[in-house]
This record gives sequence, C-alpha cells and structure tokens, in this order.
Amino acid sequence: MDSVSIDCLLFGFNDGVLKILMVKHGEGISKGKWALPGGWINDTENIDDAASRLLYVLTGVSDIYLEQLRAFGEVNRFPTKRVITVAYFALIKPENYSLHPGFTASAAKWFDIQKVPKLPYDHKKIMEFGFGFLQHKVRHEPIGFNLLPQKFTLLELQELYEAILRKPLDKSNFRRKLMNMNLLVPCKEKQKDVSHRAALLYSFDKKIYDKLVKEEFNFEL
Amino acid sequence: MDSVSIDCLLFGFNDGVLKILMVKHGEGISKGKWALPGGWINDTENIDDAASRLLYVLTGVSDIYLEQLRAFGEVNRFPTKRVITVAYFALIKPENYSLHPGFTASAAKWFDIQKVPKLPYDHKKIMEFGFGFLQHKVRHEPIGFNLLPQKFTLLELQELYEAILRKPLDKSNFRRKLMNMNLLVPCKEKQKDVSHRAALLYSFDKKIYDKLVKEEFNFEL
DNA sequence: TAACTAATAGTCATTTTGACCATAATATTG
DNA sequence: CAATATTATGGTCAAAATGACTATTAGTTA
Repeated sequence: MDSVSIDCLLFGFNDGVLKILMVKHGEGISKGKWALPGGWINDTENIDDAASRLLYVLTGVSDIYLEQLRAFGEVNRFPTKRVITVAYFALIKPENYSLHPGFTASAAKWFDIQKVPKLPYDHKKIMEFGFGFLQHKVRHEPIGFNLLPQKFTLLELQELYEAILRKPLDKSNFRRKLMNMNLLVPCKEKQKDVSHRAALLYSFDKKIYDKLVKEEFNFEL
Repeated sequence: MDSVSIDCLLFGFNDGVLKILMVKHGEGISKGKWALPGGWINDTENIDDAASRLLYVLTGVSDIYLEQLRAFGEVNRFPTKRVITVAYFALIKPENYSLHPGFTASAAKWFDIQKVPKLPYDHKKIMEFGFGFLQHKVRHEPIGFNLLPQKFTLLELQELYEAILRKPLDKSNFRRKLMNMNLLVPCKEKQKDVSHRAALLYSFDKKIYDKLVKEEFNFEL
C-alpha cells in the first residue's frame, strides 16, 4: 500500500488573516520544499486514522477533527510513480497548538494564505479546492468555534467571515443576523487594551452551534 | 495498483420515484449479489477516467458527468485484502440509457431507492452518504436537467424535489419560487393523456441553469 | 477638549416566506 | 348532461428577512 497517500489542509485564523499549515520536507525528492503535511497510509489503519497520525508525527498537532475533502488521482500528479492522495481538512486555532516538526518534516509553519510559496505536486490544486470548500462551508454551517478564541468580539467574527468570503460585510446587518440566530452568548466581560471603545465579548452557545451544524443553514451576506 | 477501486452511485428518477443503478456480480467473492458498479483503477488512468470506464464496461452507460463523492478507506471494508475505494456520483435519466451489462457484471438494473437489496462491503454506507450529498446538492444547486425529461410539468419537478428531500412541499409556494428564478421557460405545449386539466410543459433555460450551478443558490422549501 | 475610532442601535422601503384560499379547465361518473 | 373529482394556476396577507443607510454612544489620543 505505497500507492495511496494522505495530505492535510489545516486552516487557522490569526491577526485577521487566514493561514495554512505547511511543513518543510526533510528528505525525499522534494527535500527543502514547503508542502502540505502528508505521507503514506499503512495497510492496517483506516484512512481517517492515517490522516491523524501523519499530521501528528509531522507537525505535533493532534486531537482535532479532520474531515475528508476528496481523493486526487491524476496519473502524473506525483513524479516518480502513480500515487493517489486523499486530502483532509480541518480548522484550528494556531495559538492552541505548538508545532513540533518530526518524521520526514524538518520544519512546520503557518503561512498567510495569500503568501504561500510555490507548492510541489498538485498541492496548489488541493489548497484551492479546500479553500472553495471552506467558502462553501462558511455559508451553510456555523464556523468559528475552532478558529476564534473562546471569547471574541463581533468584529473579530465578522473579520473571519470577510477573510473567508473575501468580501466586505455590513457591520450592522452582520450583527443583526448573528444575534437573531441565538448562536452567541454575551460574556460579562469587555475587550481590553484597545485604543477605542471596548466591545463586548461573546462566546458560542455550544448546543445551538451543534444544532446548526446539522440543520442546514443559510448565511448569505 | 490493485488496492484502490472505484464505485459509482447513479441516481435516476422515474414514475415519481428515485432509483439507483446496480449491477449483479458475475464472478468473484460476491458472485450473484447486487452491488454498486465498480472495479479496479488502472495505473495509467486518472481516477475520474477509471470511473467512466468502469461504469461503461459494466453497465453500458457512458458520456455522463461523474462527480467524485469521496474515498472510503476503513481497513476492513473489503473482506480479502485492504482496499480503498473512491466513490463517484451522477444523476441521469434512466430512459435515455439502455443498460448493457458486461465485464464482471452479469446484469444491470435500476432499483427503487426504497427497495434496494442488502448490499455487500460498505456499499450501503456509500449509498447513504451519496443520498445525503444529493439532499444537500438539491438545496444549493438547480437539479433536474439530468433527471427530468426535456419537457416536464411543474408538478413533476416538485415531485422530484419531494422524492429527494422526503417531505411534502406547498405547490403554490414551490411554483412561485421557481418562477421567480427565471430558470424555467414555458413550452407552447401541454401535457397529454391525463385525466384532469392538462398542465403547461416547461423546460430549463440552459444559460440560467448553468449560471445558478456556479453561483451559490438557496432553495429551502 | 476636540478629533478619532469603533461599538451599538435604529430606520425604512423592499423582498421573501409560509400558510392559506379561489378559480379554471378538463375528465369521469351517475 | 349535470355533478363530481382532480389537478392547474393564480392570488391574498401577515410576518419575517434583507440591504442600504443614519444616528448615537463610549472610550482614546492628540
């Protein structure tokens, strides 16, 4: 089973910017290049488990929900032989995971999605597919639980949506729509250390969040 | 490359009922059983091409748009060895394709989705995933071009939606929503041989249809 | 203290929705 | 042939949602 591989596409959100987790290959034909964390599936593990394992040994990131994107299987996507890869997707808070490169990775780093270096194989295609998937997802499921800090302001949430959808949203309408969903619960706390009026902090109502994930939901703004 | 297979999930619509295309295995460990059309990927073909080829040799169905669903890779999903399968999905009009079983298939037949026999491997899981995919798709893309005859009545279209969503829809509201999309063009023809008032026939406006496929679209009814 | 920045709240016309009701056009039946 | 049945088609109406704004508030900083 050396003909099927895994590639992981992890999105994070930081300083108002969408990021992608990449590793530098420490060996093999693409040594020295940055690419998506990935590797070979063992014969004795489910592919979902292989994705978790590989992500962990390469980057140190574990205990996250990896969702399958799809398989990529162009004949010549890999240079030396025919390799089909199954891509996985996740959203996490970068600050909650320290990166520990290992196995075939000599480094691991978050890249601003707009500043990703040239990628080997069809990783650019995978990335673009995954970003499209994220754009679709954000419109039909609540998102943010895994991307924002526990407590956040409405503007931070809005900036997340704007970064994913790549378009400006109306502050007032965004606010109204979110509040009508009952998805957010106000904390008794305010923002600190800002050079203007401090905003109220909110957190997600886990119950309603989970309900909306299942329910089919529409968020066009 | 004998460790990756393809399985195809084809939906059709006939007599107001959703159908699934299945083949009877003519050889191998599941000889005599009905299952999704599928087989092995060659080393020298893209997986999308493998899906088209296998569907053709097994059932005679060709020239359709097959969309990848995802890979299924539980360790024990296949009895004799470790096999990862990539599932494909399509919507077609059964009456437009004559079935010619061949290769490892001794028969090919459309099954009412509610009356599918017990399936081998994880084909039931694949079918359920595909049906969920279809339910999601119908809410966010126009659907029907590949499922309904060239000219159809509004009630036929509504019955298609009801079969997929598995819930009754309000006739008047359905009509209004559809008409406001400008997706349908009235033909100058009416239904024939019905024992009640004949309905006007419609067909899809291909341009608007294609535009809506791309656009992100919302259809909650 | 004035200027600035972002938070928060509200307005309002328009569109969309959901749940109905009414009438029209055929076909079948008694 | 009149009554009945069946589906088509069109309309109503209140409630909710949307999009594009405007206004006010609270705190910072020059």
